[in-house]
Amino acid sequence: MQNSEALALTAVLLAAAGELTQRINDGVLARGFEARPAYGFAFTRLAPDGATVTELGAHLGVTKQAASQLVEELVRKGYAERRPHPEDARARLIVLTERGWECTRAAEEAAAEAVRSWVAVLGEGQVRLLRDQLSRIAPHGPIRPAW
Amino acid sequence: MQNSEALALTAVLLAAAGELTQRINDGVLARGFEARPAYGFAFTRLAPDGATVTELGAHLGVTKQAASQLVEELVRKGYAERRPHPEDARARLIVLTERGWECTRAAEEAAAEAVRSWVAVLGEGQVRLLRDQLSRIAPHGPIRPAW
DNA sequence: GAAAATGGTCAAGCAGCTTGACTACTTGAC
DNA sequence: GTCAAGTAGTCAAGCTGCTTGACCATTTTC
Repeated sequence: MQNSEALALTAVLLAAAGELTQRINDGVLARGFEARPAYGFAFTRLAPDGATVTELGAHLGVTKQAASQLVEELVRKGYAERRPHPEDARARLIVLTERGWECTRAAEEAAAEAVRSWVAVLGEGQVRLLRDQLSRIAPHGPIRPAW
Repeated sequence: MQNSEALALTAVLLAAAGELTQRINDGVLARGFEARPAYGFAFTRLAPDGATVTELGAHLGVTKQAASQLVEELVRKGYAERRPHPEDARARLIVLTERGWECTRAAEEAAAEAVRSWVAVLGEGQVRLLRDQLSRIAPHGPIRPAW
């Protein structure tokens, strides 16, 4: 594979990721939630059993201070709440509120809607293959903005 | 495809795009260029015959003011230069300098290097397929940060 | 128990974008 | 030709989301 092709791959990858992200965010906004893309990735970490601020920061690849600011924002908008941590009095467990869960479901719906247009072009099997291939090469590190 | 799978696709897509972008940037830095990811996407627009500030802004999906600041940065670092536009005295044609071309080639090499690790996992054919599939669904609009 | 490490927050600073205002030039109507 | 409207580019100020640095409360380590 030529060098220029590798750069082209990067470009389409970024373009696809960027478009998908934006369409999901638009869909979430259209469903009446005040959100930005980072929320979604925070939600996926908070969803199962909650997380501490530091854990959230690690998941998003930002400092704990930045994560703390994000949490403050989520709390202010009613998507999450701080609870005392059951095992560590220094820490707080950040969990989703009911509205936070609603917003998460809205994001999933919006994502499904956006992906549907890809299915229309490539077919379901190819999209599934795409996801499987990407999951094999995607890093397991933090989710970060692409630049 | 379930809603949650669609969100998972978005996550791996972003993770892959983000990692690739960062590895390319690291590779470019390692080759002795002072750069950030946005440069690469600016270069691809400037490369063939140059472009105006406004055109560059449209390509990157930012305002012409932001594009103007980026150009100022590229000029200051020696990657590009402003020339009078041959057909419009209001405009300036921004073209790459020799060092700008070198940086572009460095980015291509770094990209090829990063993609090579994917080829090692998926095989060349699958990576090529990946690129082809993505290019069919990637928007033809501006290249923007994923969030 | 004391020292070091860790979780969280406050505060200040910074990078990269935005909007608004302006000048220089071009385009189009008459 | 002339003049109004539109466009290219820049300057300036402001905003957002991150960073680094400092600090307190609590936990861990020895």
